[in-house]
Amino acid sequence: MISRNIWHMRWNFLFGSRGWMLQYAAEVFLRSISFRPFSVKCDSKARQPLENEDLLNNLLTMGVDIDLARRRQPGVFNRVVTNEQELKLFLLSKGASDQVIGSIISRYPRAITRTPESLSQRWDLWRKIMASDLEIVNILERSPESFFRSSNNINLENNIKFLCSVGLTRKCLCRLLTSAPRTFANSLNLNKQMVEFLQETSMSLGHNDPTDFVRKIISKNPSILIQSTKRVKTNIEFLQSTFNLDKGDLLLVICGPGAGILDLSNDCTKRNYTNIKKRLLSLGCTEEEVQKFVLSYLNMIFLSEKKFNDKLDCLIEEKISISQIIENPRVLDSSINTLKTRMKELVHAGYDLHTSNIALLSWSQKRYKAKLKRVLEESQGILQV
DNA sequence: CCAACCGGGGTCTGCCATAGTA
DNA sequence: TACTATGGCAGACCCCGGTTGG
Repeated sequence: MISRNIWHMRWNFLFGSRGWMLQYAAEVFLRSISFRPFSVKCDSKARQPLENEDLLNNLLTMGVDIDLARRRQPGVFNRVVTNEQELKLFLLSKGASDQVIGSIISRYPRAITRTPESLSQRWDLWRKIMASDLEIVNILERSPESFFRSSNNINLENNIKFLCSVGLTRKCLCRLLTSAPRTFANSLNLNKQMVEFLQETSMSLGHNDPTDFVRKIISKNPSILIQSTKRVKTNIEFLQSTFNLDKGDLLLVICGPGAGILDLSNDCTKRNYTNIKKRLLSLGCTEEEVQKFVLSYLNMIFLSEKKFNDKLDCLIEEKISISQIIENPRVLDSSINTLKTRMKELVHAGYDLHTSNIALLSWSQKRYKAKLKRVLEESQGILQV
């Protein structure tokens, strides 16, 4: 606001009030012709002349992508009072660069409607979890909406209290804020609903310590609180019915290896699993084998149809049999790039992928390199003899 | 020394719809 | 009635290494 007044003063100084009006009229005209160069009619309804010119100028000098911002939250541009300068100073004081600030406002314009007091309070609450300002700046750069979408600091405070009361450690809260910052912008009620849903689920499955179950599942899957209970519920049902798990096994799966896939959109889960099944059946696997295979490494349900098929294709191209793949589900963990590079290197080194173990395709880089070296040495030894 | 087994770490926003509100 | 606050959705892996047991 301060600088907007300065703008006013400058304009008035330079042009006087009449000059300002001329300038304004000229700008409106220029804008109209630059938006619609071949249009004779000027659609005054589509272009609100009341949009705050100073705000636009401020945002422009701050490197904000005005078009993007206007598309995201048009209402912000009709406000009489905005705090873009204060926001900028605030974020600068926390160590954000000009570029980051411009990007934040472009992507979440409503940020400029927050007051400095509210921002500072909110920041301090986040700092109760994060050790440094810089970490928060990084989160804001990634996900401005999480911080700015709500100005309800009481709710934020209650959320923190609530999550502590669930028994989450400091480290876990930190991970939650880093990887699922939206959790903290959720209403307390929404978070409670998910926690209660998870507790009820665990109880109905015969868990004797629901609180511990919730702790475990959240630390396994920090994003779970930003999913809808409908989504999580459907995925749990999917796991249960697809793999015919009894209560105990289902519990182990959803707070263990299956925790991550509870986040998948319901269509996605089904689509990806259906594809895996279809593909494996066509390659001669039995239904039972498919089930066992997927359950032995649930993460593969993350793989889109294209990615799963591409990986399978590139393995099969190198004469690796489906039974080898089934025995080593982890090879699907590696990127296609890694698979291709390694298979090429191994074949070149004289390693027979068809008869030898393929587990090394998914080893860590360090272990794989060491193994490749041994393979090379061995084949050279044979050549020398 | 070597590999099997297994768990962990990073990471997940940007958009739309709508009830509520001034 | 324009605007805000909030809920919900789609989309979708890859890599590392500790421990254990031969």
